[in-house]
Amino acid sequence: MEPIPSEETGLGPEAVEAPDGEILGKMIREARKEKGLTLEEAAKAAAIGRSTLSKIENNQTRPSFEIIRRLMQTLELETPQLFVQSSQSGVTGRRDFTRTGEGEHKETSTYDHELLCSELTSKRMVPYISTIKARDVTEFDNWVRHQGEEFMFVLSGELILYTEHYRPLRMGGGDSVYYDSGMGHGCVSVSEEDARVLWVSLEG
Amino acid sequence: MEPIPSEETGLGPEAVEAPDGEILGKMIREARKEKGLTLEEAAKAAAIGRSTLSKIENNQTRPSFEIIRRLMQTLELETPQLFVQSSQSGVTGRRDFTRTGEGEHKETSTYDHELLCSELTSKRMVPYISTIKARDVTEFDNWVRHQGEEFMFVLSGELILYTEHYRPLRMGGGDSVYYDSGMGHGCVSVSEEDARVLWVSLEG
DNA sequence: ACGCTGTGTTCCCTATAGGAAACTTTTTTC
DNA sequence: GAAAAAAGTTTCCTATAGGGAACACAGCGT
Repeated sequence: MEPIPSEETGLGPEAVEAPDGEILGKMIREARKEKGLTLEEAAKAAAIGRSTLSKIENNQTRPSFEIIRRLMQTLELETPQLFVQSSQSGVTGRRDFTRTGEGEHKETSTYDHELLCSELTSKRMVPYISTIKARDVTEFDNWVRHQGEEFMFVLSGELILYTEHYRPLRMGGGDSVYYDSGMGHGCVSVSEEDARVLWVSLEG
Repeated sequence: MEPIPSEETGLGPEAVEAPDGEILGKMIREARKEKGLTLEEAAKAAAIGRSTLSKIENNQTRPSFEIIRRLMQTLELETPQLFVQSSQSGVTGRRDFTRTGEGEHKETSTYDHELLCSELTSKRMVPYISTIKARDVTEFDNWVRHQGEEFMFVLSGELILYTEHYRPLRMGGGDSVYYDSGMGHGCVSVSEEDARVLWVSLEG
């Protein structure tokens, strides 16, 4: 079966698909070798046939989603890796530049967000600069939570980062923190002026 | 979370069958509705059959990895979502803080890298600050390449970013760029002093 | 040389994935 | 409310995925 009928042509923006095959098998074999497993062992652990695994690694078959899932668990392959490589990186061959202050703005009561890359819609990380308005702290309660990981770098100002299960953390320019954004988190500015923070967020 | 439903069966090699069967179809249908697509439209866009899609959504089939991949692209489903169980953020419930200048250092001829998070080893993004030593530009040739995506934010100084297939880009403090790091890239400082850059790199 | 063991590949067969088209259900339109 | 159109399902058939078992091919002792 050809993944793409040769004459489907142009509806979509582009014919994103295509050049997989090769890679998937190669990755799985590498991962298996990495863990020092034989076909037999890996296949058994993943509850699939030895021959099936062999064929997959040699790209002689188009395995089912289910099979691949089991393999990924056994081989502890990072899911996104598999996908991104066997399909392309979400931003293949592209780049998007944003001048200071020219990002797309979104405002909420506490924050002012400036998206640092609006063009590449299928990118995986989301970088933005937030201006955290100075305000008086009383009790911090409204956690933000979203499945994934987040990196935060203080550009200017002073602020306190609240992270569920952790002690509040006072941060100044140049300080940074990396955390599971599934934990409740949020921050307040404690300097005279607003604090400016660079965030990079990764879903999943 | 649970790769295998606790009751269902013993961990018998077989049987692992349809743990999340339910979910997969449901998720895909939801995603399609979300985008306001009909079976016909979605199927065509993903280059699969209308009936196939219907069966997948109703969990009447065990689709191939290939098919799922196409659907994910079309429906812009975040990969990890589909693998609810195995996904789990690499840094669950953790956080790591780094004071200005206290990151772990690595030096090369052109760069001086400061890792901004050395504790969380299984994190997915890698944040670091690089000091790019001022040097005279002649011809730029030694591309850096690594499968994945990268976000770069200029903290201070002036530099020129070279990106394969693109024109060189002059950047100053506060400017940022997001690109496929699989493309060759690299930069040189063009200011008097060294340039300081914050990088966040995502493998895959 | 000879088995012997452990690794990967190939062959063969059955169950089934995937697509085209027939069919059914829902929605729209007159 | 009936006809037409659109959305979704089921049927049917062919190509093939997946697993068991036979096969190939190393090493490695003896």
